Formats: sequence, structure tokens, C-alpha cells
Amino acid sequence: MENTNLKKLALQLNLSISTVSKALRDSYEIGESTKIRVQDLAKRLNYQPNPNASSLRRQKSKTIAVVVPEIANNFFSLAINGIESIAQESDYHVLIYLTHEDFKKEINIVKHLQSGRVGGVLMSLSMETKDYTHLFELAQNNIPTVFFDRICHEIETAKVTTDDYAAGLLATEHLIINGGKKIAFLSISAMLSIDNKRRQGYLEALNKHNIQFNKSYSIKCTNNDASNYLKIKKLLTSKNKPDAIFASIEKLAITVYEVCNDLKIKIPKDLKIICFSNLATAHLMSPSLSAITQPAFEMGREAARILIKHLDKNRTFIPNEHVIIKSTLIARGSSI
Amino acid sequence: MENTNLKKLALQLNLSISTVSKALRDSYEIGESTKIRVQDLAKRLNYQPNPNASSLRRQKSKTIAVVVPEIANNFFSLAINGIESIAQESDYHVLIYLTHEDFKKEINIVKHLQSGRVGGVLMSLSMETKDYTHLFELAQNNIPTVFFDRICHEIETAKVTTDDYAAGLLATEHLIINGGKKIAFLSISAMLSIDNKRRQGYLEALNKHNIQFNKSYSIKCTNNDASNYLKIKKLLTSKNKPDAIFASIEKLAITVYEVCNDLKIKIPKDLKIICFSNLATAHLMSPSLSAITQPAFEMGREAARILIKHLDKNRTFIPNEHVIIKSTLIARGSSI
DNA sequence: TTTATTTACGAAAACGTTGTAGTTGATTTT
DNA sequence: AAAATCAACTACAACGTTTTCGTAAATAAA
Repeated sequence: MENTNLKKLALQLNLSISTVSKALRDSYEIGESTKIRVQDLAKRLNYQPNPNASSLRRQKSKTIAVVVPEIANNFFSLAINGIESIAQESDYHVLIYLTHEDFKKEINIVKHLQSGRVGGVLMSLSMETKDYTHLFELAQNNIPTVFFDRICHEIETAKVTTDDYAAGLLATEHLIINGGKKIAFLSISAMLSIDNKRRQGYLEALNKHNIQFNKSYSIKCTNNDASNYLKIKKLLTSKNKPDAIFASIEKLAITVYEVCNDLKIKIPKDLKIICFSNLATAHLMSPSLSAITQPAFEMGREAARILIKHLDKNRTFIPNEHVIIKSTLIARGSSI
Repeated sequence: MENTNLKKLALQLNLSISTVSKALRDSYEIGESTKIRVQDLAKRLNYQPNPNASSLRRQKSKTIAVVVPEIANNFFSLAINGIESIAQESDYHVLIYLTHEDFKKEINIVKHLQSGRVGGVLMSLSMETKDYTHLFELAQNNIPTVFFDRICHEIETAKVTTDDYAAGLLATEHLIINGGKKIAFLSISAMLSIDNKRRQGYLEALNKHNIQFNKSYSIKCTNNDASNYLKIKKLLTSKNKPDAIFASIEKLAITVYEVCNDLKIKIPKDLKIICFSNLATAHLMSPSLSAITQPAFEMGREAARILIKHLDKNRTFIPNEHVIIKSTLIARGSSI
């Protein structure tokens, strides 16, 4: 980790460190010919300014943190893809932190972020997060944060989501239109903003079509696949089992497929299903999976754009704003 | 970004900065009661040491970079998951860089890494990389690098892969055993180590079973889905079209499925297919996809473990070592 | 010609940490 | 009682930048 630095350049050019520094950043204080001399040598020696020194001195970092529940997940990996693309354009660097849906880990990660390591944070909450103290602390410490997808309404800042309510309504109506009468909703967590919005859409669709809401059709799933499997199996073997399912996330729909395979329930004849999903192979599944597809990549880009815009302007506070980017429903074999 | 720092703590405790620093790091030079006083206040004020100052001073960073072609890809997102898990255990931070299979971007990223920002690098090459100058420079600058999956043999360091050759042989034999006589191989790039190994396995399987290698069955695909679609379509509409396909990566198998759907080619009756894949829904596809599944998560963990082990020991050079973690073949409907 | 102004550069402090080299006062050894 | 040791602390330089404040020489204005 020893490298060419300003001192070395200055020595070789017979200039002072300050002159070299200014020349490299094209300061008006430095003469044209000197600038060229300096920049030439810097290029020749592949000079890379030390970001630690720079961040320390300027008290700001060109690094952002992305805090997400998991990465082996189509939505989040696409979103990170979007974030990274904006970061690379703007010469920012991206740190990745995974909470694994664990509240304690989230707290720990957020605590560590108050160290000057990052200039700002992009965040999607864990399933378990219902207390926001750590997030308020982060804000108090002047680390700007933009939430995306699983947002925290309580913090005043920018948030980027899809139209969860409208999409939930649309998905449920889609099931109704295609003959669904007993429609179940699989949620992943009662705490999550997205889950609640989607659920509200679901309820509104039922209401709009004069369908009585059946409490036993609203299943609260967890992060445990095996336990979800049992819950769904129980639902699909109950006397008054549903004829359609709206799953809040992709993973739950996959479990539904597995349960149906095991129980010999035919999709879509016996059970229609639709879910939020960014699966690239939805159209190749058996049957092909109807999905609400979130604009994950664009959501990531937009969240990163907002954050970086404020960081570049040295604004430590991001005013409240809710950017909504629409999802699209793609009807496939599983629901028609 | 102003925070509690050593100075603030020292002031409040009526101690010197050095004493506070040492107390926090549990130095023998400091008395027990002082240590407790210091650590208590640090906890109360949520003191987080500034990593920029620390890295600058110690001339080493507890941050590693992960450079991969893409992230919206099951293999890489699982690998990153593994990397992050080890990093979190060891108190390291993970920077993500995507080359998007672009050689120029890879060079640029690698150049930027010679700045002291990171202590080491975990890397998987882009499809286009055939010149390794940038990687040699990185090594010369004493940034230890561990390659995984798409490795660079030419650099002396640790590498982590799966048993690409053996798995390629196994996959091809699997197709032969299940009746494949005219077996095609879809590769993604002639430059990549993994592709060559898999291809060697494929060739050896043909050889072992006395099948003449047909050059027109070896298709070099690219990073462009549309162009791959056409190439595969051409292959599958040729007079002497293959009856089985071994795809080097998941994405190509998906394109094969799409071509077959469009051409009404029945899998596995008319065409058997197997590929390297980490798709979580392979078993739910139509037909279910036979796959060689790489231990992506474990590969990421192992690569990270090796790198961090050396960083913790302040070793800037990692001796040559090739860790091979076996893949598993799961035969499903698409090949039997 | 004298005084202002401009141009091109340099000295030095600061960012927050770490580690070396002191400096106390107390305790032990001779 | 003097010398040596020790325990518990502090001062200070350094890491590589950035930035403010100078300053000397050159040019322009008076």
C-alpha cells in the first residue's frame, strides 16, 4: 500500500505539494505550463489520490452504503445494479451491507455508518424493523439516507418505491376478473411498509367487488421457508381453501408452487396465483408465473440519483419526497 | 459528518488523546479504572473511530473490493452473499464494483483500487479480459487479490473455483448416457478460464464415448441476448441439428428454452439440455432444468477467508493456491 | 516613478488516528 | 538513602490531502 503521492510528485517536479495538489485539480492559481507538467507526470506514475486522506481532510466521503436485507434476491440485486450504475457515473463508491432480515444486525450496521466512512446511505429495512431509533440517530448524525422499497415513513427524507397500493389492487382485481372468489393474501411481515400497502390494495379490491374479507385468508409468513411451507400447506388443505392467491413476494409464490406440486393442486385450474416478482424465468415456469414486476433497476437508480445529488451539493438533509415508479402486471399461465 | 472523536472524549475525561486511544484499544499502558471510564463514555456517546484517519495512519484499510461482471446473476449474488458473511464476521467492509463484462471498465476499476482505499480485492474477470497488465500492476502495487470463478492463471495468488473440468465431463456424459448423440456446447467467451475448462470436460466426454467432435456444435455466444438467440436458433434449425445441449452458463440455457418454445422443439424429447446454474426455480421450470450447481456461496466465503486471513497477517503477497470446491449435478426433466 | 493589482507559487495548519518516545510519581531493590 | 524499576500517563510526529494565508515577481494604473 505504498504508492505515488503528492510528495513524490512534488519532489520530482521541484514544486511544492500545494502546487501539485492544485495543479491536479485544475486550480486557477496555477499556470498552464505547470499544470501540464504535473498532470503528465501524475498520469505517467499512475497517481491515484488517497481517498482516506482526502475524506479525512474534507470531512466528506465519496462512498455510499447500501443496506439491504439480502442480495440473493432478484429485486435487490437488480436495484443494486441500478445503484452501482449511477455511482460509477458520478465517481462514487458503493459499500454493501446485508442485514439478513435481522434487526440486530441492522442496528449494528447503522451504528458503524456514523463514522465518516460514508457520505450517505441507501436503505431497505429488514422484516423485523419496527423501532426506528437507530435511523433517527443516523439522521441526527447528519448522514443523509434515502429509503427504497421497504421504506421508513417516520424519517423525513426521500423515499423511492413502486405503487404498491395500486399494484396490489390491480393484482387482486386481476384474480377476481379471472374467476377468483376466495382470494388469499400472503404477506411477509406486518412491519413492512410495502406489505401494508399491498395488503390495502388487496382489501380495497375485495371491497370494490363486494367480496367479504376472510381473515383466515390473510397469512403472515416469515423468513423461514419451511415454516412458510407448512402455513401454506395448511391453508391449501383447509376445508374452505382459497381458489386464488396473491403473494406479496416472489419467494412465497415459489413455495406455493412447491406445495401445489406436492398436493397435486393444479395451477391455475384449482388455484390461481400472482405475485410481486422480478424473476427472469417467470415465463418459463410450469405454469408460467403471472407477476407484478417492480422496476427494480430504475428504483435503484433513482434512489442513488437523489442521494448523490444531495451529497454533491453538500446538503446533509434531504427533504421529504416520495418518488413512485410504477410496476407492470404481466398476466401469464398461473392466473388465467 | 461531525462526530464524537478522540479529542472530544479526551476533553470530557480530562485525559490526553493518546490515553483515550490506548484505553479504547485495551492497551497495557493504561490503568483499569481509566479504561473503564473511557470505554463507558465512548459507549455513551456512541463513539465510532474514524476509519479514514485510522486507515491513513496505519497505511492499511479494513475494506475489500469485490469486482465482478454483474450482480443480477444468481451465481454472483450468492457469491457476494458468502463474501459479505465472512467480511461481517471479520469486521471488514465490502465495496462492490461491476464491470458489466466490459474490459475498459475493468481496467478503470482496477486502476482506482491502487489508492489505499482497499486492503485487498476479490475478483472474477470480465468476458473480454485477455490482457492482464492491469492485474499485474495491481499485484506490483501490493494489493493482494484473490480470484474466484473466472480466474487469472497468470497471476501468482490464490484462486477459488469449482471443478469445472470434471463437472463439464460429468454433464456431457450425463447427456450421452441419456441418449444424446449429437451434443452441442454453448460457451460464453473464449477468454474465460471456466469456459475452457468446461469445454475440455465436454471434449473429453465425447472422446471417452467415441463421439466425433463436430465443430459446428461448439457455439461461441456473447453477452448479447438477441444475438445469442439467433445463433441458437440457427443451430437448432440446421439440417444436422444437435439432440442435446450443454450450456456453459444459465443465461444461455434460458435462451435455449425460449428458442425451443418458439420453434416448438420439445425438451427433452427432441432436445436434452443441461447447464451450469444457480437458479432457485430450476425445479419449477417447464420442463424442470437439469443443472450443475456451483457452490457459489461457499466459493465466495472461501475466497474471502483466504484474502482476509492474509490481510490480517499484513501479508501483501498471497502464494499460489487453487482451491476447488465441487459442484453437484442435479438431473431433472430437461435431460432425462 | 510610485503604487496597485495580478499571476504563480509556497508554507503551514488541519482532518482524526496511532505509535514512539518521553515524563512523572510511586514502589522496589541495593 | 540512593538507584533502579515500574505503572500510568502525555507530547508529538506522522499518515496524504486540502485550503487558507502569504509573498515574490511581473504587470498595470496612478
